[in-house]
Amino acid sequence: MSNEAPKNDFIRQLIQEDRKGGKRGGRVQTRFPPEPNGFLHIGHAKSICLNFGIAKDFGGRCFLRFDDTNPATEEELFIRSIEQDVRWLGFDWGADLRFASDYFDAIYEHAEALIEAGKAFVCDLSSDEMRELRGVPGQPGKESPHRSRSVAESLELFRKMRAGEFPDGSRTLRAKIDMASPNFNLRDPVLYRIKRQPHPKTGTKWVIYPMYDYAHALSDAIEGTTHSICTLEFEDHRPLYDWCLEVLPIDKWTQRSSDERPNQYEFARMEVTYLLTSKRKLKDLVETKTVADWDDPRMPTIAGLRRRGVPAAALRDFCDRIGVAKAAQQVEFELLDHCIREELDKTAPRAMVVTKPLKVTIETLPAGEITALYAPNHPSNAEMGSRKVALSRELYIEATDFMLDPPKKFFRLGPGREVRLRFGPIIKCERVVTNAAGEVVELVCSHDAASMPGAGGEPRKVKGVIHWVSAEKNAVCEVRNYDRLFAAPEPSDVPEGEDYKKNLNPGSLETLPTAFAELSLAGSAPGSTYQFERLGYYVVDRDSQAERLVVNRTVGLRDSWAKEQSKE
RNA sequence: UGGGGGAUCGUCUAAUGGCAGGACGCAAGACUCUGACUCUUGCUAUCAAGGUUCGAAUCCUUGUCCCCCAGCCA
Repeated sequence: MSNEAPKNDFIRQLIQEDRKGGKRGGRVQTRFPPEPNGFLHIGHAKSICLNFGIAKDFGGRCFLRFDDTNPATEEELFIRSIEQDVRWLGFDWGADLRFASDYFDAIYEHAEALIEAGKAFVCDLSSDEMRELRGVPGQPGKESPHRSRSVAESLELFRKMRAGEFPDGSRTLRAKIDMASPNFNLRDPVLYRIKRQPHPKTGTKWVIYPMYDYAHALSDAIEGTTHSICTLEFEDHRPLYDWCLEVLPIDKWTQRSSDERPNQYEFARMEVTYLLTSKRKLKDLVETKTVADWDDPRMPTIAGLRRRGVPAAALRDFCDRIGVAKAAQQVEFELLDHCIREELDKTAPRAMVVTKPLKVTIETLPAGEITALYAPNHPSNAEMGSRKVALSRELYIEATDFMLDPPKKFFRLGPGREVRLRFGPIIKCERVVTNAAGEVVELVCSHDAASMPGAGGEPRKVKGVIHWVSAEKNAVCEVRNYDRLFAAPEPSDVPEGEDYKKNLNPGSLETLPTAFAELSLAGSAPGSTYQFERLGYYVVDRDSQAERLVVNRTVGLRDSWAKEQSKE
């Protein structure tokens, strides 16, 4: 991550060219402009890394600006979560936190100026009528009957709109551009609408709110944005963006020359297989209680990924690796998993946890005696230290590490078979105890004293090594094994008229309420990540109690045995 | 049948007229007190057809396919 070649995507190349040409004195300023109407998801992470990354690379600034122009869907809760998520991802906007609503006064004044310049008019058409006149592809639209209204009349009506004299939706302010344009965004687009809706920041001060295209171009210019980076679907909006900057007296307002105006650039949004990135559907999952909340570990939200234990560094690495281009991106989730494993392999201390316990009694070990075994916290990084794990006569192993009738390639325990206890001795399965139903409930084993670490015996190799936890010294633990929320690579892809929830993976959460963790894990702080040996990477959940650990599986270890089995 | 974009291994991405490279994935093997990690080897690509050129993924022409746009959402 740190020793990689410098990024050189097409946007950075364009910025380089700007700088080479001396444009804006080389100044680079970007912004990340979320609408606070939901939680940020993995797709936003790409945009955050791009915008903040560019500012960093070119010694510029990146603003966090909330695009809060539609109070009908926006909430304070989302503002707070977005700030938290951007910060957690590792980016700092310093003093450059803004809201489009900070500029509402300026935006309003510019609208009056636009009317006075004869470039905007108040329109009395309903949205249905407006749609009717807008026309269809290939056909020019028709001009609104109010388009020729006098400047004075439009100005008076606009002021009355602001004063709250008209009902919601009854009038709009529209730009006067070109109803015959093949680009629908230029067919006299709406600039302001009437909406009696308390706003999270401005309260009830306004009953009219500016539309995105108009407010966004103005906000960028006011802040001094140089490179306004957005996704591909706004490509068609660029002419309107440029029109606003050209026609509005914004250069005078900012006291900057026209060379300083921002330019918009578009890149392809990212999609990841098996993940959903539609805000509408994510909201639906939360509202229908399909998942616990926005930060459910199965959610592709940044909050969900965080709670699942995904390190911010892994997410940043992922965003770096997928690159930035204009062709549609459908990234395989395996790349995300790879980035997570790579980061966690380096940073997560190892521990032993038995998630599906099978009791083992080592009859050659005396009852009541505990042997402390040395266990390094990381197999290749001694700086991470070590801890002691308790070996006792009775212990638990993973039920899946025993088979009554194992195939040849099964390197684990079976009747009469030998296996090494990780960091401990080699044991041999002498007898199998079954219950009335014929189920295996306990194994009675012997141990090879010479194979005990430090015993100085002849080094002996066995093929299998399994993890285990003492039945006497352990911490009870609830394990939540999360899997992908959707079973289909494209969750939204359902036959016409069917619900995308048909693609839900019924096994996306497996809760194991009575797992046993080695005692060293007791009292681990929420957010701590571990590799549970031979199982996967886990994070301590905030639901953890002092006497009851709760852990979430971040991602499993690669499992070539499982792969081998699935071939048959 | 309007406008705006885009097509390079299965996926993502490099190349900026000069050896189509990397990553993920997959396969085989080595190593191993994690069937992990690591390592080795291998796999598969320039949308098509013409043209320009000593030389084309790159330039030109024609075509094909895919995505976005008709909110008082962003």
